[in-house]
Amino acid sequence: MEKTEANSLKNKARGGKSTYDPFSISLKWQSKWEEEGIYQPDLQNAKRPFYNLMMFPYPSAEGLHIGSIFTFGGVDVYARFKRMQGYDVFEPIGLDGFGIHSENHALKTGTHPFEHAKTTEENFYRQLHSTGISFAWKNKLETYDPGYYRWTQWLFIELFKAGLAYKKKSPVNFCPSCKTVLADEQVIDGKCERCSSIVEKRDLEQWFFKITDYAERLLNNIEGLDWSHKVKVAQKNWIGKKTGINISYDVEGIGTEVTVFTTRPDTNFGATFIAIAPEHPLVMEITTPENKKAVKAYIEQSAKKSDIERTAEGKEKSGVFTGSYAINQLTGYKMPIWVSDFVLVGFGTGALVGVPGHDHRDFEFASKFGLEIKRVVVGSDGDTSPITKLEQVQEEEGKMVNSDFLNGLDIHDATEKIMDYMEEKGYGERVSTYHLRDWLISRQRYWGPPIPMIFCKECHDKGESWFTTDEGRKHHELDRDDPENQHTFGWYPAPELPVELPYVENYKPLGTGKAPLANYPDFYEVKCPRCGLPATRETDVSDTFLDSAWYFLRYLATDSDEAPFPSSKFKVQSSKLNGRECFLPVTMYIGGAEHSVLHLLYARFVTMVLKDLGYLDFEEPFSRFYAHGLIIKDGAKMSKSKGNVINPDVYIKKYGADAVRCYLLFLGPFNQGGDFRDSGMDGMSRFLKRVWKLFVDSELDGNMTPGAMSMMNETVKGVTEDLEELRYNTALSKLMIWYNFLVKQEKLSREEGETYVKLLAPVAPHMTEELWSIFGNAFSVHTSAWPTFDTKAIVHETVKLAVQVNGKLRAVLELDQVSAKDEKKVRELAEKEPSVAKFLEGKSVKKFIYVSGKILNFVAI
RNA sequence: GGGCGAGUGGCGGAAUGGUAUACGCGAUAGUCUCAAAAACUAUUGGUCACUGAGACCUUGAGGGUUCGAGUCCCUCUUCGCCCACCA
Repeated sequence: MEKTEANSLKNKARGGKSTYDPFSISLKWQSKWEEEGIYQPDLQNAKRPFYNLMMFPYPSAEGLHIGSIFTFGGVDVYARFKRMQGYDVFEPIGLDGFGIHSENHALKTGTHPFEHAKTTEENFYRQLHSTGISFAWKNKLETYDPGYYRWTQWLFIELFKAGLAYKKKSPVNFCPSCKTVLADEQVIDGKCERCSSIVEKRDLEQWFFKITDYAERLLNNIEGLDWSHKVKVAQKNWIGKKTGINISYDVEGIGTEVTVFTTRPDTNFGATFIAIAPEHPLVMEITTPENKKAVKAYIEQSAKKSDIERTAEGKEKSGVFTGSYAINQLTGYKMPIWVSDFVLVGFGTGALVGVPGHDHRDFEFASKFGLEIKRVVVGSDGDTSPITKLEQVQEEEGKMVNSDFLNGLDIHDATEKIMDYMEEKGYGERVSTYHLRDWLISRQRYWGPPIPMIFCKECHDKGESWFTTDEGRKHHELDRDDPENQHTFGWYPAPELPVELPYVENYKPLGTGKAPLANYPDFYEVKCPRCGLPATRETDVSDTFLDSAWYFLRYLATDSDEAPFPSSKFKVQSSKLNGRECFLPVTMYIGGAEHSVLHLLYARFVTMVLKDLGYLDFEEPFSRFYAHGLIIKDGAKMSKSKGNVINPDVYIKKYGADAVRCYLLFLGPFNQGGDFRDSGMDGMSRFLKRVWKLFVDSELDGNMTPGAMSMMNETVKGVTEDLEELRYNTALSKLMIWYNFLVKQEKLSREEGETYVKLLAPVAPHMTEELWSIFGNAFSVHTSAWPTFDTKAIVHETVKLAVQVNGKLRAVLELDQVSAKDEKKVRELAEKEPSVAKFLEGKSVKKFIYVSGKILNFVAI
């Protein structure tokens, strides 16, 4: 207190106009911005729409941490920059409040999720306001608001009607701690991504979305997206397209065949066994009576194991013989069929053909169970001996041997040839297989939108469903006899939305495979919308990733309950939304790379579906996606368990939001983040104070020299280009360089002052707004026009030329512009330089290189 | 095991194939002060020389292309992230 007063007295004594008090400045302008609504674009009549979107966060009771300020700050700089460039920038914010994360927190603190949500919401928005981000506050949304999730449910029903949602019993990932099933994408290393418990396999009936129908399109579109490279690669890998061939082998004496998938049919002359997954539907059928007992025991045993156990240390193979053999058409070899849990039911056909000579896993399996190992490839090491050691297993390259008509061919040529041959003979057909699984959407939890479906036992038994109603038939023709379609029997969409999540006392997860709502008959007892007989509601809720898969559409229609989002398909009903679709698709999307696979893939899928249903006229939701970096502390991710979470409130209070924001962005490149340290914050705070002082004390009545003019144009150019590419750290350094120049000038011009403040405005919005007003300009700097630059004005009176001898710097010549263009003169001057002459002495110049205005090099021997 | 990315001062980092270490932090010295803080000024990659001018070395290691390489190519190495019994 005393200090501040003393400082301000001193400033006054020096004749300063006013002290820099970031705190009061921030409050003053934040309320003014909101009053004037300058960040609220006219959604309907925007001329140059620019949708600048950040991933909305899921709230936690602790509120924002410093990393959020970094992210939000970086996103906001871009929004402010684009706004000043004349775009109608729409930058909304909301809360991804539904989901296991929030529910677990509520459980832990013993607060009901309804109350928990209310308090975190208040805290979150209050904190966000203090950061001064240019949000369109009027368009905020929360995923747990019935006004929001009625449309999430609408979306579910649209997918159901399009035949893209189905309920099916299958082995699914189950987290014993969260007591719910999880999508494939939410299992990391065999563990739950939320709580790190080891995930179990359970056979449960669940709702799925047929995202695999879109695998090819999701993959093909990636190439054309303006996205961070690593995110594109991650998506490609996750979709995991592999081309190969499905080969069917007759099972001897059973009258059926077993189909395997392989990408290496070239090695098929060396195939000596078949392995099928324990969950494979054919297992019991092909098992001979004397082996049934052992096979059954093995299946039961592996069903109990989690994926992580199945793939655990040493990768010791296990398996059991079925007693049957499959005939290899190429060799006539009788391949024993084994059941083994290293074969995954979800990949390929759930069965593989073993070539132990040329696949590491097959080798391990064959050696363990004494199966034959044949060599059919010789690698570049020239080894032709029998394969007895793992090191001899040649997978990568080589030439074919012991393979009849393939002999001598390179393995890649052999692959093509044998595939042609097998297709011709009818042994198999080329196929593509994907790593991507259908999206498991059900969650046996409480805190989510109830899945809006009703099941009628009566209709089910009669083979009726929504698809056999008049309306249903129009939508999607289903073949009732196809066993694949029988899972839809008895199901109807809820006739009224929203299906509200009821407030219940006991919301704890049950762990029985049923959701908490299954204990509340008031909720689930309904009448069948078709036949009127007693029916039951679905009691599972949907995955929280469904909430976030379409939120960017909703921001544009938060003031409407007539339609989920603006679309020409809804135009008749809701006129006030008309035209708002011009903001779509999202112009710029910024978020964490950790969502590369989950959220971004789901959002793309949902958008494609909505396009196919005629609601949208584009199929990729995010034109540009930029992955920001992370702020870490002492080299480690910030987390509560490590106790290294930095609370931004303290710093904002001490230094002001502008300084905190600038400091974080100056730390390093925006796509890399950086390590948080206290010390640098002082430096940034100092810089802002210096800038403040420079302009507050200046009369701004000077005239600019050509040098000053050049400096200004150069800075405008540099900062403009840097901001365009989100290079905030270098943009700030360019502003510091210009400051260092300006502070040495006798007098500053008005243009210099205004230009400087404008360039700084996106990163330090409060301070620049105050300076703008002190300059006597009309509100607001943030809606003023971004400065332009003239490349021609960037001129330097003199040119510094580096003089090299044999590529080594020996002197620097400073010449005027005209002389520098004269190569002959430049060469003469350079040769006269003593330090150059010294190195040229006694040598002859073989070559002379002159890059105009930059460098000259004598090549002398 | 596979994929992606990155190694530059004491630290964070900057460099369209053309003067490496911009900008900031830190450090040292000075000005102001009774003193301190703040602020301001100067210096700050290394080694040798240091009376002076200077010389040599330096972007993880080693090769290559080039008049010229932090930047392009190859080999190796370390670290980070993502995915993994994927047939």
